[in-house]
Amino acid sequence: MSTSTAVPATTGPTTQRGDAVALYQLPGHLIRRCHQIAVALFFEECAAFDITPQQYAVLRVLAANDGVDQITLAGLAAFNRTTAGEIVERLEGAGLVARRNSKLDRRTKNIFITETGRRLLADANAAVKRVQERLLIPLDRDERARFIEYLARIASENNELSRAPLRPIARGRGGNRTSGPA
Amino acid sequence: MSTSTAVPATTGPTTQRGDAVALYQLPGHLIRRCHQIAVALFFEECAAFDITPQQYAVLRVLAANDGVDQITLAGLAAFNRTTAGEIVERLEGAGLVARRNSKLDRRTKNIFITETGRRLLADANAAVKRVQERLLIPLDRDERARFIEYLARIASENNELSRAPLRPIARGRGGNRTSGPA
DNA sequence: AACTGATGATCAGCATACTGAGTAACTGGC
DNA sequence: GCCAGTTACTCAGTATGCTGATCATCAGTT
Repeated sequence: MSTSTAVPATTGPTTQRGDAVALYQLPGHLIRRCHQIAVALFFEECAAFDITPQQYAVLRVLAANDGVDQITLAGLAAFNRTTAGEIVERLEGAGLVARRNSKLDRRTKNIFITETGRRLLADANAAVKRVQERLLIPLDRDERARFIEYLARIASENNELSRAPLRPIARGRGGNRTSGPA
Repeated sequence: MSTSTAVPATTGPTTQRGDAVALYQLPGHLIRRCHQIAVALFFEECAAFDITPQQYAVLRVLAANDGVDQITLAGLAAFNRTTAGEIVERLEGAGLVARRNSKLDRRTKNIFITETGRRLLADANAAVKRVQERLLIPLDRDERARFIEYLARIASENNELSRAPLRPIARGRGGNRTSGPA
């Protein structure tokens, strides 16, 4: 089967005839496939921790911003508000985060990472680092830096186009106004 | 209490203190955000067509490989087999594809793009082209070419790591062995 | 023909990722 | 102190994206 397997990486299995750009050259399609690979690598490297990439992101955000409400958490992790709520619910079920009603604003629920969550995060960080390294193996040192820079620029400058944009916390005037950890 | 979790405003959400690499610098996280942006742009540009990026990909694959079975289709679009079946089912409901039992192999169902599907594809191509252009606005001409090349290389060289790898059709010895279009 | 292993499709189940609507609670203006 | 607009969360509904199991069928062997 040496005939069909030698497909140039840039064209894919079926180069296009009539259309201008082949499906396999569209950045949208390529980003989707790279995302699939990144997720697959995450599950492979983090199998022992039984968490998803999104759950890991929530723990990372909470480790740096403990006690934020769900909407703020969604903004910090660039999640949809509903999705964030569901992920937090599963993390709560696993004992990795705790949810408490705020006393300052009874609409909000403040999310705190638990000791178990912090330990898992500390243990998983090395595995997650391996995910990134394996993902970028096809690129050399300079290309990796450029690739990450391009991704960051696209994500940053197009942030408001996203349906779940990144929303950093506006700090400097009274903190993050939570009811605080117990 | 403005706890010790308060991050200086100068660092914001993009830099880290203790850990080696910040969440916002991890390629896996950045790819996820770029994917969200690409999907959002797709829905914005293609609102009039009422299709999803994945459904568009299926139509593109069928336009070049009409009559393949679902597993082959999944491989050509880099979808999971179950996901591919669901997407095809919705496309069938919308009248954009047709599903017929193969006479050569009664296990398989061959998928064909309909005339409606071909027309929608032709109409949507310009909108999809705009999606790609808008996505890459933050990059200059040379950077765009490099970015796409990096994505293609990562997707290609890590293909087997994906849980839904790209599976080109092995051509040259008897075609794709379907029952053929009506 | 029967047996065995592989394959295509489907199903149950779980986890993201969204939209739009609804409810409860806060906030600013009066 | 009331009212209007806003906000936090939740729910229903839809669409991807997977795993593992099941069933029917096919292919190669005996």
